[in-house]
Amino acid sequence: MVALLFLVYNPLIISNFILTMSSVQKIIVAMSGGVDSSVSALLLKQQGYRVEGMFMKNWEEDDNETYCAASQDIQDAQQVCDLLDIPLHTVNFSSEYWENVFEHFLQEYRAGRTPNPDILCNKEIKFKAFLDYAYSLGASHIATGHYARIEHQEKHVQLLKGKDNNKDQTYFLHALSQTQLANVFFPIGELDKPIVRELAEKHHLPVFNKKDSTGICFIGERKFNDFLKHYLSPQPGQIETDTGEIIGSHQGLMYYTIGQRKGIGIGGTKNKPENPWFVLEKDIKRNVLIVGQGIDHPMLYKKQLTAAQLNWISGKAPDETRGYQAKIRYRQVQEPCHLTVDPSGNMRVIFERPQRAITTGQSIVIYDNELCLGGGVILDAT
RNA sequence: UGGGGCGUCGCCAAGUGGUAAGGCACGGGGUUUUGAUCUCCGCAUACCUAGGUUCGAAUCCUAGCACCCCAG
Repeated sequence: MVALLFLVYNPLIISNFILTMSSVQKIIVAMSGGVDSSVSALLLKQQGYRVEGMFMKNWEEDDNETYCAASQDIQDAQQVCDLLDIPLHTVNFSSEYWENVFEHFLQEYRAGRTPNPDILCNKEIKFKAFLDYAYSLGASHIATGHYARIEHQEKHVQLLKGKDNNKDQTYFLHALSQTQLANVFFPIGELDKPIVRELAEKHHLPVFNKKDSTGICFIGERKFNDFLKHYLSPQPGQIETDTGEIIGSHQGLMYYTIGQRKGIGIGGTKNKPENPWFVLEKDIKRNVLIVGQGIDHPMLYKKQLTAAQLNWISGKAPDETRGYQAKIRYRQVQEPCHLTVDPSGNMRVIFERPQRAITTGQSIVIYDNELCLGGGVILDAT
């Protein structure tokens, strides 16, 4: 009773209360149950926003108890939200994920390419289905635990690498548009991962020490070959060396990607060096896997590539007269390159140095130092 | 059938009397919001089989079995 009176007669609290209920922006944080999104929610909360959490379940478990990590994750997210005193919503975008991400993923594997589903997932789910849903719940912004930064210019936004260069995730975000990024917060983009963990620990978030999640987003770690086999039927064929010798057989080209070592199964061979074998090419027409010895096999190195399905975050292609840097896979250092966009809408990228294992279906992402400009899907390399 | 050779981990392969290198493959861990790459750890009480010589044999001897080559 006393407390109530105090509340009623304290003008400061009343004004805060009114502010909270009306003018303060509502932000919905995509919460996975991991440290990064948890700390993102924490930081926004500390900054005084109205924060709500959203746990997405976008994959219906296909296996019994083996991969029931999702239930642990939602428990973790709930605990964090309770601690932060924010509501946690859940939503299921499984059908959207299946139609807009997973079917494409399978189609790419059928075509003998190596897709990157998480890039599509960001484009179609996190920054589309989820974004729209958040708007419909009255949010002005969404936030995620990505290591990336957004810089607002007069009329548009720029995507910058996360300050922690080791964790930068702009590679996965390069396919987003201006409208998708306009109302997004990346609260931990200015932080190094160790700091994020420290913050989590300091604020007693139970997930402070939780292992970083890996594997396909929303699906998680799998024995990849077994996973693929659930959806695609493998076509066994022969393995040939770079000189055309038949040296073994494979269970299906979809199990291999350029530059891969594991799973070829070729042991010591008479009159050959002791080097391990790597996938050099996939001959889709003949269903033949081409392999060669040595991690630095010359056939593995290509200096240029073409890419399609381009996206430029700014909305227009970069100035071709100058140099940039590019990554052809996540966790690679940026490599100096030049690019041209031809009339058909494809991009040709020429690297200063030959790149190892340029892989069709993977994405090339173009950077101007800290700035992520966009990119496309690799069609071929020469 | 004569003559010669060879038989060591799934594969390649060191070791020629002193108590089983290494590589590849494979398995597991680490790194990692794709797939890969990378990295670390594990991986023959046992050397075709059976006898024998010796303090001691994968290494020498004998017999057998298997495979390879040259003759025919």
